[in-house]
Amino acid sequence: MSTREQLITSTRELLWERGYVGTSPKAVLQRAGVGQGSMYHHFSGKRDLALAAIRRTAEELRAKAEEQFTATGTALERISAYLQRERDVLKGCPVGRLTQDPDVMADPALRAPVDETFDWLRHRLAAVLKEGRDDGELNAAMNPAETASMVVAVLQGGYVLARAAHSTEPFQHAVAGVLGLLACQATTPSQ
Amino acid sequence: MSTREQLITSTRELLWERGYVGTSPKAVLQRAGVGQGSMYHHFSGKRDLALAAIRRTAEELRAKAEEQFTATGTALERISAYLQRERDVLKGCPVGRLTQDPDVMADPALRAPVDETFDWLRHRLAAVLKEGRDDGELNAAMNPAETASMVVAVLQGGYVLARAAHSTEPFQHAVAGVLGLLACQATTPSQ
DNA sequence: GTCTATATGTCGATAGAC
DNA sequence: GTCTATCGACATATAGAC
Repeated sequence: MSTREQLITSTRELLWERGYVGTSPKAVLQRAGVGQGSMYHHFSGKRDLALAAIRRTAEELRAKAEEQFTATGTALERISAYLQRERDVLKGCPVGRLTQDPDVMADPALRAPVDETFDWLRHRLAAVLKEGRDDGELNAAMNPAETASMVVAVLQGGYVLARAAHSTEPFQHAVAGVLGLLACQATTPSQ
Repeated sequence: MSTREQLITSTRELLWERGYVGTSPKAVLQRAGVGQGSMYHHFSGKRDLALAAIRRTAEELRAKAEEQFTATGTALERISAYLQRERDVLKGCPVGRLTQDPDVMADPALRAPVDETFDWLRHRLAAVLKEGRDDGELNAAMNPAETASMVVAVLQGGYVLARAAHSTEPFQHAVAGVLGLLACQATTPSQ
């Protein structure tokens, strides 16, 4: 991996673990195993490096989610697969985490990838839900946009509860809870 | 307000806005309008002051939630009132926010009030849901513990989405979405 | 391109005057 | 109790050698 890529990788890890405010250039350099000069050669500074890291993380998250959404199966099956896919629950969401960083939220360029990721996620999930509704799989009264926002919120909130408890249980419960309610929206029994 | 109380108040505000890592003693003192000596007289340091602030914030959150849970009305009405009560959505949850702070999560004493708050919230909501189920108001198949975790997760995740979008809309959608699904659990039509 | 040396400010805490 | 002075360490960036 090139020095530039190594710097981006280390920054992504540290942003996930400690956030923007809690991540120093020094810590990035130590983890990447390069000197200070390399960083200021490839990037103009901490902000510029974080921008590259955040964009990369957002791209990857979207690509991974799209895999679940375009898989085979009913709308409910795909959403269930998305919610239940393997996740590092106690580490939380590398994108959602950034919303708690005041310096990231205050900077339009740093916030943009975060905003776009959740906007995309909500619309993508709403499309899957609408598909299910139009196919007669889901209750006609179900509101796709609202339900999609709720599904994304359950994931993000599930991470919060899991971290607070130092346990994945609340996350699993929240996911099971939403899947239970969604199953009631199925016009044909899911079993 | 006493100097000690003023310090706790300023710390609570800054922890909410900037988190533990992003809050310096200097910033607390400036906001409180006191000198450095006052802080180290009343508290042993940043951690000790944060501990007092976090405990106070957790207490207040529980007291405010309990108001909604013990109000009059059906289980669904009380949960709906809790979800739709006035909130500073874009500021997020002052307790949930702390779960993204690595130094808070790594310190058992600082994490305890956060853990206890969400644990209490989930159990308290589960009790209200169970009550509604046992009274025949809600579907007998509804799992109170899972549904309670889901409701808390929707709130916490709603904050994340709202902050990412710089708009309360995703939060409102998520709440509307969960209320829509919960209404389907009512054994008698809610209208 | 990558390194080390250096600069300037802030962090978190201590010392001691009043 | 509250203040200012001071401390060693670290944050972020620049300079300049190789």
